[in-house]
Amino acid sequence: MGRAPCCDKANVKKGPWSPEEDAKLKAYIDQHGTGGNWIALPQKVGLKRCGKSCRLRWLNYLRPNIKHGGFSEEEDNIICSLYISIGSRWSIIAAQLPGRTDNDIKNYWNTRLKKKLLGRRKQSNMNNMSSMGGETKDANGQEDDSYSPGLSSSAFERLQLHMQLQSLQNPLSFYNNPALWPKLHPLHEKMIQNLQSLNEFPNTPLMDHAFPSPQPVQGQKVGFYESPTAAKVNELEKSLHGISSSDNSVAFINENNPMDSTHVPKANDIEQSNAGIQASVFQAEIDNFLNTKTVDFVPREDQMAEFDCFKEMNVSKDGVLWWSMNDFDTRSASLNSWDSTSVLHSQQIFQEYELGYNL
DNA sequence: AACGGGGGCAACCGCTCTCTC
DNA sequence: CGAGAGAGCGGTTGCCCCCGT
Repeated sequence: MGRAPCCDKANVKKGPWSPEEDAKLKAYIDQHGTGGNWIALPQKVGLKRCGKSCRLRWLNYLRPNIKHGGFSEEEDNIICSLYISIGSRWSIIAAQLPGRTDNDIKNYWNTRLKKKLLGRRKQSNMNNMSSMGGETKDANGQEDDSYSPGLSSSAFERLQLHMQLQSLQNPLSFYNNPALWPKLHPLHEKMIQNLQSLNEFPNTPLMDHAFPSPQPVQGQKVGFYESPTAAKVNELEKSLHGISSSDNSVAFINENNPMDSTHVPKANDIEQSNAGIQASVFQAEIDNFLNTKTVDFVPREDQMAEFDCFKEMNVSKDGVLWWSMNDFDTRSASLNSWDSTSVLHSQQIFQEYELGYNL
């Protein structure tokens, strides 16, 4: 049997909150707390609202010490660098910015920061395009005017941004080196060779750099980021080592917000599965590469749509776990956790990126 | 002054994971 | 152990305001 039914959705109010409703909710929570049950809360407060709506209103607006607007340059940098590192994990990003909510940051990014970044890069990319001949061709060699300024050029910019960032963080990643793209089979062979050598020497420094193995700190919870190649990695890992990285993820530790840390892996599991993860991630990368149209690869807009990395630069969804390459090496995992140090590290990456693109 | 378009933001929706029964 | 509710999250929507014409 499950729990009692949720709120009566036919009888709940929607839309903007009135000051009276705000006052009621705030007064009640100030006095009684949330009681750990948002669904039951509206009834107790006397509001005709869904529990989820109350929760959202409290967290995003009524909660004490909430800051709205007026993002500082430092906050901009943190948001950018974290977005670059982990993608649109707004709750995690918000955890690094006291007083900021995920919704606020998300809105800020979508409405301003993204435009600011991409807008400033537009000119330099236009210059690049013109230096490349000014025109693009699709995979069939036909001229493609979809790169005219607008959405597609923005998508192309994001591809460049993504690739540039990947090259900063993971020199092994296949799309880090455009020169390799047409050479599908040799690279594939090379990757297989690397994979084989990885199995032979699973802890070479090179691979350690590319696929660091975060270690949990005793007494601290460790959470996971999902990988889009989740099923694939897990499957590969099972077949390679008989171990399941059940979360298909990379561990991180969030001291500031333990609520984000939902999974406590056994240190042993991580250690044992580390080599397996490395190998299978590498295998997943090969698969990814093989599944991508790469001969004379000049992505059209529809091809871009197939690339996860074009989806709003959501780099964490690329499945290669690349965000962790620098931000979360073993040392920072054990000493610094997912704290301001790693943020600063990300900021450094971001600054390098800025330099590279004349931001 | 009126109108239309665009931007910003609050709130909703839908999904996934966790928890409880 | 399975079903279903709760919690949390990211994406999307819709309203409101501002600005340009």
